[in-house]
Amino acid sequence: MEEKKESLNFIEQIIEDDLSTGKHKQIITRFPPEPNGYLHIGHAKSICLNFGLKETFKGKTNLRFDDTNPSKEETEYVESIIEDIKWLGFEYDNLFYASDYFEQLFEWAVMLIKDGKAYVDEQTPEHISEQRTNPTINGIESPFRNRSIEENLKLFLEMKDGKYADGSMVLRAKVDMNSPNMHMRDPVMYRIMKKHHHRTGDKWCIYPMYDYAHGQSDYIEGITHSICTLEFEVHRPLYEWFLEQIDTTGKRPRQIEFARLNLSYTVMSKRKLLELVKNNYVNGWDDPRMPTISGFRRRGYTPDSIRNFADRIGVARRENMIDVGLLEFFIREDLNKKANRVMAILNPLKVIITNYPENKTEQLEAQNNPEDISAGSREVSFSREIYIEQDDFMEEAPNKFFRLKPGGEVRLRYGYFIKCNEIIKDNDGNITELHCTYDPESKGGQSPDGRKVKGTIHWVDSQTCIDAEVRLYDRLFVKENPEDTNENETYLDYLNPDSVRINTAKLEQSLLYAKPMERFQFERKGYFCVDKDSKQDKLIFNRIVTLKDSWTKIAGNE
RNA sequence: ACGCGAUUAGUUCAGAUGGAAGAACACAGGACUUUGACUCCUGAUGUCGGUAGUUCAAAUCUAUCAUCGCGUGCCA
Repeated sequence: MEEKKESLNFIEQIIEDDLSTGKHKQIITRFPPEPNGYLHIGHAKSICLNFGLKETFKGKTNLRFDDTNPSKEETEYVESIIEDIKWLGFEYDNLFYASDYFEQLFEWAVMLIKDGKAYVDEQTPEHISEQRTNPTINGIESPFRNRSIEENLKLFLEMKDGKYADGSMVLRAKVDMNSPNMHMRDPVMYRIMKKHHHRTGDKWCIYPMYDYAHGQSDYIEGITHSICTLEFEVHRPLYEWFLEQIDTTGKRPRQIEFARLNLSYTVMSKRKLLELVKNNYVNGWDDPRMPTISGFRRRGYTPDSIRNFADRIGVARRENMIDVGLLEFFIREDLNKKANRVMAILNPLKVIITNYPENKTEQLEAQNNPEDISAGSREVSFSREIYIEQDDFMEEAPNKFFRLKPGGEVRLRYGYFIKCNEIIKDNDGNITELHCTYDPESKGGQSPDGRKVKGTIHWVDSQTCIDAEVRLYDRLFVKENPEDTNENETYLDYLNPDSVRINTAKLEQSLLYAKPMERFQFERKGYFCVDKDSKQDKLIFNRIVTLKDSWTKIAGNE
């Protein structure tokens, strides 16, 4: 029984107080995406927060689609959002749509009119905006603000019945035209929009605005803590105003704001993400370079790594920019325990072992995962011709380079010691082949004479290895904060021209049956995931992340 | 300009009722190693945004200033 008493974040603190004072017996949170795009890692933070609260306080969490604007919403997005939440490993207690409440919302709007707290305004959007003026001075009341309840009622019903054109009038709440908070200057509650809705079809031609719909929806569902991001902070007084109009019990949901996630070297706004997809800067929402949940999934990230990440970055009200390196830390940590090791050569260099018999092949035992003995072992074949990594040979090597060099000896992982004797080059001076000799006594990687060989490199047998496409991904942007632009530039100017490199790699034979979404560690190279489009006759691997590499640092310092 | 909010190590966050500044990642050094990975040791870094005040005692309370963010859609 591990009782690790971590300190509570400010939201957990609030909830614990509410529970201990008896304000609530059980909490209910909600995750309320608008189905107008794919979920990204910022949403993952919110999901982990809301569903995490449910788990730690034994409450409930609803998934509610905030589908009050039919001009932007599609069922495709609804499905992807559900899939992403499930993939992260969370289960919602109820699936709701704001559109489920259109009838109730309408009735409450009628009630507000009858109370003299809402009116139909026939002015243009421009006019309404002008009258709101600015926060430093009082606003100007609409000429329609004080028309009779009967007239408002009649007009609103006619709006609902489709008698008026889009944009010709709106229903406004009568709040306070002099408030320093612009959201309180008679906000729009309903607009006319003759659009087909993905769920209600053509039943409605008036649709509620976020500010009106959101709090009331929370109320209907009995949400206790309505958690949203900081930019809604200034909406809170209005959220409460609308609730006051319908609630007599005093048991109202409470809106709490936290700082959204910003990740370095990427963008997070739906608009920009959509633009990247629409203009083919990436190959779809699930492109492995995208910060979407589906992108991370395809890239090979595990749900655990993302959840651990979300837990670690915490929840606060401070603006933040999280280093993408932290996410990489969590995926390495997770896969180090889970991923089987295999050998693969990303940039092949042929090596001929001149003293090894021509037609001989032998099987060497290789461990699948040193971190997990139960993963067992496998056999890898070895013969006279093998491939090694081009990087693992240097003709003129610095002192600290302990891989293969002329006259030097190196260990082939699970295999023999080999020594390089001859370098074969083409007419342009490029190295095409190495001739080496092996020490037959060193099978398995140890020599009976006990001599030390510092370097161990990976390799594959040229007889049995298989070719595969390997996609080497790098960050999508070259700038830490691509949204921080200079004059005449946009975030697109910071796209990394080298964010993916495609290699034909040589893989050990055991990978022939690798299935889509299976993850491996290519020893000394990184973690890789079989792409969802991979086939047995055309294998495709995505690089999830490289291994930590202290060699490039050492080399860089020389 | 006005309103609201934020400010603790390089970064993200902890620091109830005021009582000797903490964690993780990153970084540096070392041990181990058939992955220059992993693991394990060790280490450095903070005028707790500034100033003034209350107090025996302030990161914590008060005032004030500064800086940054958000808000003036019939988007969410």
